[in-house]
Amino acid sequence: MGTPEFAVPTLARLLDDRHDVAAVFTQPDKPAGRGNKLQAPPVKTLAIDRGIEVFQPSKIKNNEEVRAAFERIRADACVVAAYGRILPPWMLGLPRLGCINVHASLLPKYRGAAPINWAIANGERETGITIMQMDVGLDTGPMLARRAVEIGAEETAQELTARLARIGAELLSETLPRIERGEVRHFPQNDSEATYAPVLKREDGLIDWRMSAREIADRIRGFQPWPGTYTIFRGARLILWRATVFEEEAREVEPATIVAADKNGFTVACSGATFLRVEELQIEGKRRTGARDFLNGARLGVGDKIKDEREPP
RNA sequence: CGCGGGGUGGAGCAGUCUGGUAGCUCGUUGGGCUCAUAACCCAAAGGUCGCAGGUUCAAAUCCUGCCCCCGCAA
Repeated sequence: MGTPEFAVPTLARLLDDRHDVAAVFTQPDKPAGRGNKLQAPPVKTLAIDRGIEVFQPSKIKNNEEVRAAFERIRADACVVAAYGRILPPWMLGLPRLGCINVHASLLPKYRGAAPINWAIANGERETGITIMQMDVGLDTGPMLARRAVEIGAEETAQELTARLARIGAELLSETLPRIERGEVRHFPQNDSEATYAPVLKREDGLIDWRMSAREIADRIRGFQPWPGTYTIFRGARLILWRATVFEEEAREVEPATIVAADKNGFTVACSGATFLRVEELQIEGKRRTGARDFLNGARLGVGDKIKDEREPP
């Protein structure tokens, strides 16, 4: 069971390992993109490609058809990777080995829907993959295997997602046979250390220039490709795509003020005498461009602010 | 038929409402200044104004159709 790109390597690996994948559950096709065309989840595309039966129930909990189908499959195990749905208790207990989740964090930290994004946005230097036995809670079940990875200093969420997706597939591939042989110990999570990584909201991307340059830079990397990290400029969203913390002697400048500009980008003051060097950005409705090009077109320079004085709610 | 923005010299934009010989910042090239420079000064090159058709004495600008890019929503 899985839905987005993150789940694709896991499914692919299960198939490559010659596991008998009886069925794939994924979210229903949804209208997406310009023109609201129906779009199939990546996992579905792969499943169909490999000739596997696909289920896309819109509701699961009290759906007798789904339950009947699931029971008929009589799976040894149910592997879940970013399915995006809560599994009802009856489903968790049905497979002989239960439901096994590939989660993109070092549990109990970053339980929830957006562990990769929040790990980066919070400036973590390390995260990882946890294979866990699902229970009724949200990412609360006992851990079966974990693997830590370092977060690159300039790594974006989409890059880390791709990397963790491969590592998750790999770790599952190693762990699954051991689970089957009963060799795997269950490590309960220490709930007192748990943190949550809630689904991202659009507003999470809005820059508060009272944050430090470090915090803003981390968010820029963590909130890609969506919701992006943006400020409101001349009534439109101005998304910052690439920026680094700029080392400079401390001096307090009004936040969001441009303090320097050259051919490669410009430097903006953040709080606490910290400075953010912006290299690539995009104005709403426009193409993504270099920071310098933006200044040229917007007729901005040192001393100007890159945010509106009044931001709409 | 979900909503909206945009396609103008190499780049990012202005000009379009109120048709009348294409402009700004940057880049490029040449020259100058300087101990020196990615800094500064001077000059030059470079544009079928997305494509096609229409209206007009005249269209980047008005009308019609099409192509492409992007944001939102989901």
